Amino acid sequence: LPKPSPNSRSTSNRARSKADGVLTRERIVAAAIQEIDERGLAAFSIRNLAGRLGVYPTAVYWHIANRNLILAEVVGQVLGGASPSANLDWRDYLRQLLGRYRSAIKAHPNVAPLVGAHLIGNASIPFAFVERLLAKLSEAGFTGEDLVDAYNTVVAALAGFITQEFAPVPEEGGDAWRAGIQERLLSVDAKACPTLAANLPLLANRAFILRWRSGAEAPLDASFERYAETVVAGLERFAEQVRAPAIRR
Amino acid sequence: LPKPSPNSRSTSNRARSKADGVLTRERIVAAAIQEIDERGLAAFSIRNLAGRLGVYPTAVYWHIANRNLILAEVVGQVLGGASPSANLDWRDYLRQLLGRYRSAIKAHPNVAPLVGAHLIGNASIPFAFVERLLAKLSEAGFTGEDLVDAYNTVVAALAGFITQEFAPVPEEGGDAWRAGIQERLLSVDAKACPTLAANLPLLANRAFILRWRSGAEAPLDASFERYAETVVAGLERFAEQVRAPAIRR
DNA sequence: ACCTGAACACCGTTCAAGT
DNA sequence: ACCTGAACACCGTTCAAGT
Repeated sequence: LPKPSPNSRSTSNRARSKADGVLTRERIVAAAIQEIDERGLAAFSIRNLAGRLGVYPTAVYWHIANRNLILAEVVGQVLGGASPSANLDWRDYLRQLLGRYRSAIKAHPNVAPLVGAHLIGNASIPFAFVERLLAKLSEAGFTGEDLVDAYNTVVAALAGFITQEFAPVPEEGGDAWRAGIQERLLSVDAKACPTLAANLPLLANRAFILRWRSGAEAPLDASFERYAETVVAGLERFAEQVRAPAIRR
Repeated sequence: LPKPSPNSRSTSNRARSKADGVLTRERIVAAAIQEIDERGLAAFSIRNLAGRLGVYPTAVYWHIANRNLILAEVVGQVLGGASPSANLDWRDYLRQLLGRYRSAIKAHPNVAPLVGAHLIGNASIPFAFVERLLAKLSEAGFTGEDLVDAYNTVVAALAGFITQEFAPVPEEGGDAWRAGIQERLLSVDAKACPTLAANLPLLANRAFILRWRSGAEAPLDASFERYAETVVAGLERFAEQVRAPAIRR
């Protein structure tokens, strides 16, 4: 065997698995998830991926067309099993769906920026997921345009919290960087920002924009629960209006 | 004058503006917004940016530390004036805030992936924005932990819809790509996906996951309105609970 | 069919040098 | 103080060549 690849890390020269040493689309995606988990999305490259797989970078292109497609498969894989079972009240279904989406990303926080930020490329449409959500919203009473709006609201809500909660810290995010944010936060002008100043201990590192740790290190469990309940309650109100269309606010 | 830069586009050799030909942080950020508007986020590079400014790429680094900081300034600039005036009922304040955020991104849709996907780097904390939102939520009756949760819910909601609505189409997104999505969508199995099949004309290109155009081309105005009302209604419900803590669901 | 290997046209960033 | 210019260590992807 020649050297595995010019880009393979010299410290860990794992040979390509010999049992069935074939490169497949599945093995490529699995390795991509590992690579992103361990080294982050910013450092993910075809060349590093090939190094991990013990092949030349260009070998990957025989199995999958480009980098974006790999990332689309990665998010598909990570979120794959997140659709809850169908025999639930629609409210509980939404609660479970939101929670399971979050759990899936919590297990692979570095893929969070991929959720919702891009129209997934040529990856296949997740028909089962879409159908079940639509069916549940139909059970709630939504039809026609209302069904479209309710569906879009739920999908938007699925991404809203977790993409921010698990958003990666900037690469320069050392202790100095964290200390800088904390310092600026503590130096808030209590005259100009009385509400912020009064609640600073509660908000620091626990509120979006005002934190210096990602959800991977400091999860926002309580806020997420409230977020999910808010979405469900809002849709409940929407469903009531839909079912009693005579009463307009 | 020597040639402006090895990377300047030869077709449009705009000289560096001569009136006051100094390179400043502000001019760099402004040029970055133009560059992203015209060519997209994927094509944005320091080298192209320098070409537009008529300087060598490395000149940029004297004014701003790195690429991520430029992007942080870009999103700060784009969302800068989005905070509504303070003399509004908290519900109307939230409606306006959501709408103005969306309008800001609609004017610069290519920056959408930057909203929420990353913890903004060393860019300064938008104290005025945070304070006003917190003050409005205090008016609604939220205090302590509830205030934190309500705040996080609103900030999550701010990003949820628009990052998806304006998510960029994949780079390979030619007519063939669009036709492929439509074909797969139309070939849906009506047995396995009855709800989807029954509502296909309503959902096609108007529902997340099931569309082939970004919100920049095909905005989802009606769904966004419903989304905003859902968030406000959910928070109203939350506020009622907070004000009458004896009554638990 | 599947992978190697060279090559192309790019990147962000550092650092010494100019003025 | 502010910019040039060379250089370093990377990228994704194409394409011919091997087996």
